Order: sequence, then structure tokens, then C-alpha cells
Amino acid sequence: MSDFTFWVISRDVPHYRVWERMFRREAWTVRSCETPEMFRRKYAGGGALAIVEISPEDAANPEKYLSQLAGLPGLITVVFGDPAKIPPAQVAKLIEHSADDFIPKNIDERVLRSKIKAYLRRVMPSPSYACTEIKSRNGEVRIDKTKRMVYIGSANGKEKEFNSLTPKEFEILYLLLSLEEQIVSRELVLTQIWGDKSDAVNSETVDKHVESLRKKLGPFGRQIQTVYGTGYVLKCG
DNA sequence: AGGGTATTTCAGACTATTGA
DNA sequence: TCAATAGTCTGAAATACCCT
Repeated sequence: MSDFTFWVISRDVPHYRVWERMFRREAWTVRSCETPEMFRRKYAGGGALAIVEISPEDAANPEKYLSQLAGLPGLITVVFGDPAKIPPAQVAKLIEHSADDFIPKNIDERVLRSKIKAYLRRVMPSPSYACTEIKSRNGEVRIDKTKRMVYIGSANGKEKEFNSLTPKEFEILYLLLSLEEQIVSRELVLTQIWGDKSDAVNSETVDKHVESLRKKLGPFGRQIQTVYGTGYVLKCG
């Protein structure tokens, strides 16, 4: 599973703290650094959305400034700056170079959040897939990605912890819960969890992990239902 | 190197669907 | 209803990987 992270790359500390707080409220993993060079050294792959501040001087030479970010796997780059100081021609040049979008520095927080969710829809099965913790709609099931823990029975106060899942089992459950009550095809499971290697893995492997998952989850395991000819669906409650 | 665990594959049984 | 077919489940075994 991708450990998708949001990065704010800016020297304007008070400004990026505001965005950091916003991302954390959405339960997204967020990190920050000052320059693209620093980001390149820290980025370990796994997918990220980098919001990069650009000054008018840097915008005049996007090849140089954004070269540190170009070609990094799984990276979405959104550049932000002062639109009064960066003319449209330079914005176009930034996007033509490698940026995926340009946003004004004073963008409304709600608009920024919606834009980011739109980016996530392009690269992930659901925006909640990028969260560190997700819950089922009825609160019955909770998964903490950072602790790799599954909690079942949260709604009735008799919470039971499951920490014996293997990484693949955990990832499959996380994907199913992030797409609760939606049919998840085997193909989607393979592409989301195995990524580039999905072609080399048989669909029976998914079945095997789901079977094992059902066993470990006990009675709750029955809520992972097979959709004949399609895949699986998780129905909580 | 050896042991333990996770992952993957295979094969056979079982189940659902479809068309006659 | 029934047979053929496709899809799914599951146990066993092989393989990969990690840790000591």
C-alpha cells in the first residue's frame, strides 16, 4: 500500500503551518521542508502530493527550480505563489515543465481542500485511502494505518483489537474499508496493493488473502462479501 | 545456515450463472 | 430443471524473505 504523504515545501513557516494543520485535520500524513532539494533527499517514494512555494525569481526559471521534482515516481506537484507577481505566461511555463497545477498563495482553505481531494480521486480509489485512520460509517470498525491496528466493535464500547494481520491482509482490509459498500474488483486490489508487480500476481492470491482475513476477523469476516464475477464488498452493520 | 513467517501457486472441490 | 461453463474457495505445498 502506498504511504501517501502530503508535503508542504516552503520557507514561509507561518503559512505552511496553517496548511499542515488543515491536512492533519483530514487525518492525512503531512511533512514539510524548505526546498525541493531537501524534499528530493527525503522522498522515499510511495506517492506524495507536494505543494511547492515558488518565488517570482524561481518562476522565471522553472527548469532549474522544479528539476529536483521532475521524474520522481508517484509525485503530484502543485506550485503556489503570488499571482500578482507571477504572470500567466510563467504559470503556463511551470505547468508545461512539470507542475500539475498552480494555486494562489492566499487560496481559500476550503477551495484548497476540495482541489486536493480532486487530485486524490485521480490517483487513489478514494480520498480516505490517504488518511492515517479510517472508520466505517456506523463506527463499528476503525483502522489505524500508522499503528497497523484494526479495531472492531468500536460503536458498542466492546472494542476488540486485531494486530495479527499480515501486511497484505491489512492492506486489503484497509482498501475495502476505504471503499465501504462499494464493489472492489480483484483487479483494483491487485493494482492498488501490488502496484507495478500486479501483472505477475494471480487473482487467486487475492482470494487467498481475503480468505485468511475472514478467518482472522472471526464473525466480522463474514461482512467481507464476495460479489460473484466482480470482486468483494465490505458491508459494516 | 537454519528456522520461522509471509506470500504465492496449484489443483480440486464447490457454487453461481446461463442457456437450452 | 438440468447440464455446461465460469468463477470462487480452500488445503497443501513451494518459494521468498527476514531474523538470529
